[in-house]
Amino acid sequence: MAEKTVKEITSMDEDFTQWYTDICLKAELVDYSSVKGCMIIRPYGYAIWENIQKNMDAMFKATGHENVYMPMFIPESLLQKEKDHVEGFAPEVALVTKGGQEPLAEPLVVRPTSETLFCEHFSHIVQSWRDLPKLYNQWCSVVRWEKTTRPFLRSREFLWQEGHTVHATAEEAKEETIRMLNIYTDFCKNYLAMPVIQGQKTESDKFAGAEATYAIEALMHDGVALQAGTSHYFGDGFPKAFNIQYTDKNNKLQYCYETSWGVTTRLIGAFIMVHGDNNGLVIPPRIAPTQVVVIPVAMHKAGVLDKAGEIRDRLAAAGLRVKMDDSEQSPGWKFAEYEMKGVPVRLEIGPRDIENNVCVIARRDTGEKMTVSLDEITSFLPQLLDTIHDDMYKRAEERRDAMTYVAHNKEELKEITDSKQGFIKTMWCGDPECEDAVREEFGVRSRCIPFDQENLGDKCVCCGKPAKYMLYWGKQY
RNA sequence: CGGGGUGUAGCGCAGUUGGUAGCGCGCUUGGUUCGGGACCAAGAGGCCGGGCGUUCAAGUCGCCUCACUCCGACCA
Repeated sequence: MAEKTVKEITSMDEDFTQWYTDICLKAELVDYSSVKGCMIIRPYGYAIWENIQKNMDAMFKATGHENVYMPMFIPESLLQKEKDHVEGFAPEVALVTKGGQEPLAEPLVVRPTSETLFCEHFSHIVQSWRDLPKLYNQWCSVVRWEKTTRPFLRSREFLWQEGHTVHATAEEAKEETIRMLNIYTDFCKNYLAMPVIQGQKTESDKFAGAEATYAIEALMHDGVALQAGTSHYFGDGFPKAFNIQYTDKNNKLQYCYETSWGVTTRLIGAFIMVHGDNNGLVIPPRIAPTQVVVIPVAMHKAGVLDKAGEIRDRLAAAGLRVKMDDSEQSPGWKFAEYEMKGVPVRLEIGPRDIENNVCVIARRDTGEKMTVSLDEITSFLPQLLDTIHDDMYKRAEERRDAMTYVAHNKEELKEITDSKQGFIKTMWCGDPECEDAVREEFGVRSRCIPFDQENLGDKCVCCGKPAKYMLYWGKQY
């Protein structure tokens, strides 16, 4: 083992924040641009996003959603139609005031989110109960002028998808809200190998203009929480502000009920901080741009490159995303490089292996190495990738559970927040004042009221009055 | 927006009491290597973030500015 490291990554135990930044840059996911908070997503990072997009989009389509594209500019007056919504977003909008050399009659907001555009459009196209529901989604970027920025976690422009749906009834819209939250949860589990907590946001944490906001919350390696996706139920608030009405079967004019839901490139930041280790990135197999990297050893010896190429072709034909690296670098360099870049499986093939009709296979997640017959690789590797996925999920879940604590009162809350980092479960009376008090006193914020309620006692952790809910708390990104 | 830190080669850094710039990695070329970040040789690469000042002389001293970054408050 060579001591010298060329592309050193800061240890996550030493400085988690630096570790994260190192990975983003050195695994070639992103580069900084000349505009603060606007990241360049490099080919390797973008390929991950494309895989997320492709699989999630299929899940949207399978549940009846259609993709559309809305303009990136919103007239300032349109954004102002829903009162809470403007107040929520006003502090962070970017404004266009000139077109060419001419000042604009009305400034245009660069979309921070597109509720208002969708609403305006829905009001044009919805007339009758026959027009409902409309289940729309768009993949785009939005702009929010954040003060502090970090790759994937918080940037001023970021890529996302935003679903916007209108329905005839409140029940149907509520169902949609939960359906999409479930899709996000399944996606995180089945593609990102990332366990999440589903729950409802408290009043003070709701989306600007929503009646109810639901979220999935994940716990990062350092015990800090990250909101990985949201789904909002708007009721008829936006439809009333934008006059989205339809005539029902009884010829009565009714307001629609609306939802919106979104996930962003933050999902990439999330799995980096859930699965990564001190050797770098660990990409969940199902969204990895390269699932298997084939590394020929002593590649200039007779037959090695041919064999490696043949293996690559067989694996590709078996449906795996595979890459052979025949560049002029030493094998050791390549091992380290692909480990840092988080490729789930490495396949080594050298003269010794060829003689025995085997290859060496190494798992990125555990470091385990095994020798496998070349006759079996096309069945062995797909199975191994599934095993890796399952193991990654299991480890992440165990770690999260180990970092989840229970507090019954302020003393216990203090003890936990003083010495530990993670989720804290408590009972809560439902009063926002208690929420604020805990935030100020202990530095943790409410994450969500989980769907999976547990009875941890009958008193609020803060005021001691009768409790209404079990609530998750934590520090957040 | 408040508090700290950093700006010198692509990256990471050094640069003494002021004297006009150096190291490692990377890069280029040639050769030997190749089972955990190989080695040898020869090269290329710098308005020292920007401005003003002090001085015979500024990477170095002073003032101003800009950018980035970390920690808070606000947010996906």
